[in-house]
Amino acid sequence: MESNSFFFDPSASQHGNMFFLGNLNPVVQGGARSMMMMNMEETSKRRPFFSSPEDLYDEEYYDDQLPEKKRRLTTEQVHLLEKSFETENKLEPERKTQLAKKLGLQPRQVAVWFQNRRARWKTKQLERDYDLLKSTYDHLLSNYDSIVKDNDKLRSEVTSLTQKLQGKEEETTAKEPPGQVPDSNLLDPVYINPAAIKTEDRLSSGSVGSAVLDEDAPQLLDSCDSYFPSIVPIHSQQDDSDHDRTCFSDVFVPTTSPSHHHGESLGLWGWP
DNA sequence: TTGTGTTTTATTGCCTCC
DNA sequence: GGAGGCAATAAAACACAA
Repeated sequence: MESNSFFFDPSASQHGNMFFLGNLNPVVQGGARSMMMMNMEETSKRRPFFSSPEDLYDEEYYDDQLPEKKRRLTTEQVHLLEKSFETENKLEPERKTQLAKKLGLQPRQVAVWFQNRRARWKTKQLERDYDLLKSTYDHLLSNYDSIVKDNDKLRSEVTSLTQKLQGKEEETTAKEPPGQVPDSNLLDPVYINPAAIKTEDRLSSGSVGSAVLDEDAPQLLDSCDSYFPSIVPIHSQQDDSDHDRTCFSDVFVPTTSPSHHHGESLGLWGWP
């Protein structure tokens, strides 16, 4: 930064005629009380914000000065603070002092800036996490809807095929003696042995049809196998081994904690 | 110009860690 | 018990529409 002098500019604010007496820095407050009656013109002439970093550490300096208005940091100051925050979002005492000197601020101001910056980062992170969860949820919901439709379609197919089958059975029992499977049926590609349906169905591995024919069968969601191959899987950190699986329990797991921000491991809120 | 909403700077109080 | 962090909050600074 080229200069460490920040001059008070009363024209910069519509509240320019008011002294700020609320959140004064402790170090400034003595001056605030003594100079309350001074008008704005006198104020603006007399008082640079901080004339140099050295002045910041000179307490007597403030005793003779005017009350300070709360003011924003310059873009250069903010830029440097942002860069420093990117490197590390926590502030060790040494770095705080160095930054304060470099920026012409009080160490307390630097600490406060970092504190507020962390709070802003956390808010943004929560927003990002919310967006991610919502899009995942929407995706799951649309997949669920299409599966329900497929399910209905298959269910009606099964019903109609079962009816056909029954018709055929009745037809053959009228011709053949009871208990015998006609040889012609063994060669008929349409023929399905009714006794075999459930067994085969239980052996099937995850097709939608299994749930249709046998509603007592274990639900695939419980076993965490993928119903939704088109969804980008979101894995919990504890289980990286099953790369191509998705399930509801995996969806609601925090995934976006930037590695360089050591401070916050933002677990997501519990899902109702 | 003024009212209003948002952002930024700063304080306070509580909590945790050493 | 002091230092430092965080949440909640206050209030100045700012942006912007009417």
